[in-house]
Amino acid sequence: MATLKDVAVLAGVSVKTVSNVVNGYGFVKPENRRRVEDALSATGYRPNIGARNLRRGRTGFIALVVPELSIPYFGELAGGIIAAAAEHDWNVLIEQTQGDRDRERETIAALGPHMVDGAIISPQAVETADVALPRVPAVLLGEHPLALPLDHVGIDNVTAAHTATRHLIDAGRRRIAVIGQHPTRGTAVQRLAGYRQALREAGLPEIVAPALRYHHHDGAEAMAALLAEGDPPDAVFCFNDMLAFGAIRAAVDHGLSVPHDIAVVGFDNTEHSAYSVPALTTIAPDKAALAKAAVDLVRRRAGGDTDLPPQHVQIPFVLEVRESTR
Amino acid sequence: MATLKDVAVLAGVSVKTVSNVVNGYGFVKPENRRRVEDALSATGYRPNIGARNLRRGRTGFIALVVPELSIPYFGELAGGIIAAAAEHDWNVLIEQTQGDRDRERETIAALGPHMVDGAIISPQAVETADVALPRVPAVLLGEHPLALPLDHVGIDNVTAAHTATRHLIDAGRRRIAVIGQHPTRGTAVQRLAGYRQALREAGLPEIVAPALRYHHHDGAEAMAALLAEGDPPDAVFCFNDMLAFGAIRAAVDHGLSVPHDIAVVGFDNTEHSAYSVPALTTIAPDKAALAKAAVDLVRRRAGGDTDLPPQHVQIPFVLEVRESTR
DNA sequence: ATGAAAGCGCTAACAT
DNA sequence: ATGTTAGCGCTTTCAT
Repeated sequence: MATLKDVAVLAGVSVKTVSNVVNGYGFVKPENRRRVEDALSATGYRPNIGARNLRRGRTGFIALVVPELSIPYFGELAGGIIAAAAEHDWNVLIEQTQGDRDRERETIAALGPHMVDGAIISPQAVETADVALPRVPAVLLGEHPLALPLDHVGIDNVTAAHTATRHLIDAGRRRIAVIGQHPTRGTAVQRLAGYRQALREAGLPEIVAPALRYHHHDGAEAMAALLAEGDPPDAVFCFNDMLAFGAIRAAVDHGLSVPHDIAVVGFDNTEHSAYSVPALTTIAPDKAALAKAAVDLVRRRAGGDTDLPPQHVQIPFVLEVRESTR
Repeated sequence: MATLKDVAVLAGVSVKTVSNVVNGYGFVKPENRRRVEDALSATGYRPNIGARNLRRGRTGFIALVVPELSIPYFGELAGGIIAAAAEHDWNVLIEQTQGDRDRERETIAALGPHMVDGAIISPQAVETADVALPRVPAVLLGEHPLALPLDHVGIDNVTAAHTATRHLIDAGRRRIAVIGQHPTRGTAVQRLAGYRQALREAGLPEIVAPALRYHHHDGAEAMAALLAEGDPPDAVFCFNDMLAFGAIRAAVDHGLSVPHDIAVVGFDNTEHSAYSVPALTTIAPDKAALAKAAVDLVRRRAGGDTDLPPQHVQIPFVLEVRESTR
């Protein structure tokens, strides 16, 4: 690989001049510019980004900490963040934690300024006691129990859950269960609150099924448990789409028809939800806006805007009404 | 951030000694080792990976070139590759091409030794004429029309497609369509060949529906077109799971029951296929093995093993038989 | 076993 | 407008 120096020698100028041309700095005598450009293409020069960043004291990377990319929601999220970061010449380093508390803690603790310029973290299991303030600017995604003065991007989970539950009430459902209750998971706590509020307003009973993880399997299990009881629900609001798909699966296995016997609402609007059978009614956050807001915030912090108080950006959502509640 | 030099000063030794301790090199006098270790933890030293790699002439990164992470198959793949790479202290840089020919070409052309030590590429649309040999060790994933002397990891697509089709024949289906035919996409060409071979052996007619892209939408469209014809198929083999989900959707919309009226087989065994309604019969490649093989190959090449002839690693697969064909 | 010093490729003061 | 040079943090000869 040709270096800046090689190009300089070939062009018969100093490295500074080459650097100036490469970076578009200042003025370069047309004659020299031409010679440099010739040398540049003759050598096929590509700047060594690592060396540049070492010198500049930045890394050009941001970390994205998520449970796993194989979960469609996080795949979609990561895709959006990579695209948004690329617009600012940033690369994204993805760290998978499996939603495991220890791995989340270690991963966040390992985030350092010589590895990344900032981080976007989607915490699942860590609690405040676990983590110190990361040593790089960080923005937190979704609700979480971390009492850390960090920027945050998310949707209004209480309202979203209220909207979903209200939708089921308006559809005439009276025994509305929820799947996904979890003691510490921030989104779960908020969504449960929204659900409760809507039921209270309507004077309907709460039916709460917990889930430790949010995979298909957990949804199916929770639904099976609900149906095994004496007085089964006629609707269920699941805290993510995978729980919902699992719940639908279990309902069907139980001989029920969705939505006739039991209506189902999900959360996330993953791509699949529009094509499942039945198509899934779900809360649809504006994921592109979320990715953009998160990247913009780290950019701002990494740019040195450090005494701005912690920001809380709320991303809009809509309820996508589909077959599973019609 | 503390540097090696800071630690050296604090410990009262030279940077060399600290470096030796940090990297576990050679012998260090116990007394010195203790002092260095104390200084290390007192300063909370973390090596600057960028500087290390600059010096070592490596980057510590491999690129993963995929269409988009929001496609579940690629999300799962990326997750596996990141995990496999992490075992060797490698970070993965993900480049999304949207399966676009120009972007694939540019991305591959931009792959340079100062950015990444190697690359894993899942080509969708590029053709041989488009791309020169990447300047870093690269392994290609899946079938592709690139006549480049590069390592390759994939499954036996012809046999897999034959297996899928044969399964439908054995189930008594007689009008078996295929969705996903594409003139240049390597996997499509091979899967079509396997399908044709199986039909030929059974003396059954070919019903071939093309698809430009492989999303739900394309599967639904293709299925709708097949059903609009006079003599609809009683089974369809789709070249990936998303096409299959789209096809099922369209069949249901058309008032058909899967598998009673029409059986459906997919390809990839994405996580969702086990929970869809009906659960999808699909070709299940061993994705973990695929990720591991790909990472091992780049590692070997990046390690300097350059005169080994291009390797072709075949990953095992099985047919997961589920409700959509029962 | 450890220290001194060069240099990876680049940028940015500083000088001219 | 362009050249010279120090130095980002690290590893690695070369000495000792």
